[in-house]
Amino acid sequence: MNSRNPPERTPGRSPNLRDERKLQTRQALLDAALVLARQGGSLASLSLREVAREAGVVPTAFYRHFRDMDELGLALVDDVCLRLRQIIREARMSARGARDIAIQSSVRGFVQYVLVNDRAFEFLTRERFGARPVVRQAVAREIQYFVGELASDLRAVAPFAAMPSDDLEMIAHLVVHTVLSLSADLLELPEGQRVREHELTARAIKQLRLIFLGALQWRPERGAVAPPPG
Amino acid sequence: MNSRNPPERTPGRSPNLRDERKLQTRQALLDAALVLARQGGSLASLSLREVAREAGVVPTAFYRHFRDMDELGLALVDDVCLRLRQIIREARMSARGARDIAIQSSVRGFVQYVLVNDRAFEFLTRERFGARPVVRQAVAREIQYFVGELASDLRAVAPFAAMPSDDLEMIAHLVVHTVLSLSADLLELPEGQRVREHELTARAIKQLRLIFLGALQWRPERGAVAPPPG
DNA sequence: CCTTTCGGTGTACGACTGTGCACTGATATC
DNA sequence: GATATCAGTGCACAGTCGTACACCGAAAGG
Repeated sequence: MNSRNPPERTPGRSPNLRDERKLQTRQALLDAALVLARQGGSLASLSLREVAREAGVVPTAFYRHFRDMDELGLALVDDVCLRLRQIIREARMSARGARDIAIQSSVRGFVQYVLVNDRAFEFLTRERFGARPVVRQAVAREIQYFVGELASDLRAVAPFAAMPSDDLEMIAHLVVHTVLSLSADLLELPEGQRVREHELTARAIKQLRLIFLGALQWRPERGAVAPPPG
Repeated sequence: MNSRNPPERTPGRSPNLRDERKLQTRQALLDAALVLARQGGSLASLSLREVAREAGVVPTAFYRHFRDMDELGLALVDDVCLRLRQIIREARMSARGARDIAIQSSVRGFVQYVLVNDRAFEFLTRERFGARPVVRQAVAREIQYFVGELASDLRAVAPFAAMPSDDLEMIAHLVVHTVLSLSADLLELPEGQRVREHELTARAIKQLRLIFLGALQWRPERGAVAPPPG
């Protein structure tokens, strides 16, 4: 049985001891790839054998879990984003009902989260423009998902209640990408550069304030973009 | 026997025929790397031998020009950004004296430029977060250079004349990264997706309008960001 | 002219790669 | 308890890799 997906939860029976072990080495492979991708630079410059070695497993055992490195890459994106989504969900819950957007504290929270989960974020920002198209698309899908969620959250805030979905998505897209840019800059920082970290954070806070300043002025009916000439 | 060559810019000595040939194969190596990096995904997944092969040269000849792939990567960034800078400089010249910022036509021009020079832009967006730190830093330097230029251009526009440099850079940074995000999205498009291309362009135009809307409202003295708690 | 320079060639090596195949032995199933 | 399953092993193979080395021949320079 070649498992494109993680060992099914209850394939019909109780949690097998064997399945549990299999899940363990599968996770070991994923972790190994994440660690190596960090120090090596990206998935693309990683060999199957390296990953297997780091995971403490013989190369051919790799195939019991993934067809190739592409499939592992996809699984890694899923794995990383699953945890990420849970955190975001909690943040959304706790922010629900707030009558305005607390930019400063949100950004600070985000920065802390990025720094704590730096391995995951480094992986995502790397592979977002990485060498493997399927992985790239998977990351793009996840980002689009976050954009959608943010847009629907914004809808709950007074000034955006009546805004057309297109424009709301446009704004959410701008916000998400500004934040991703911050994350990428943070991760490029050498270890323990708190000063520079504060500078970057402060700049992003200003940028988001400016964006929301613009968003409050935004008049959808005047925002139409003419079709291109020709 | 072409002894009456057009006068080269004679960097140190006379325009050697041998030096000229050397420059040719050097360029062939750079071009080969650019082409392969496009289809292969990134520099990191490229081998020295592949590049030499594509350039029509024996592997060991590579060392006559670059110490390793890292050095070639740096040269490629320089090469690509040199051309890019020239174009940008022309655009700045022709825009000088304009009393306002023509967002729509600027973005349209940029989009055309990206699509024409897709190989170069794909390379830059890929390596910006790529596996090789030195290359990444080189790209970051170039982007920072563009941010600086834009900031100094903005200073010439009335509403920004008196703005603190920090805030002006913050805005320029936001603009540049929004435009880079557009470029990355464009390049991800499958061949000849004009409709989607127009959508992406329209969204970016809106985003820039919104940014400038916010920028006009920006009050530097109220934008101070409190130091982080703790 | 003869000598030097040097970009490019050809061969060779050891290290590492992905993957096929036969296997082992603990675990699950009957 | 006998049997079947299958995650993980060990070995083998053909390819590719980076790079060291000796070499060639055209251009440069006296």
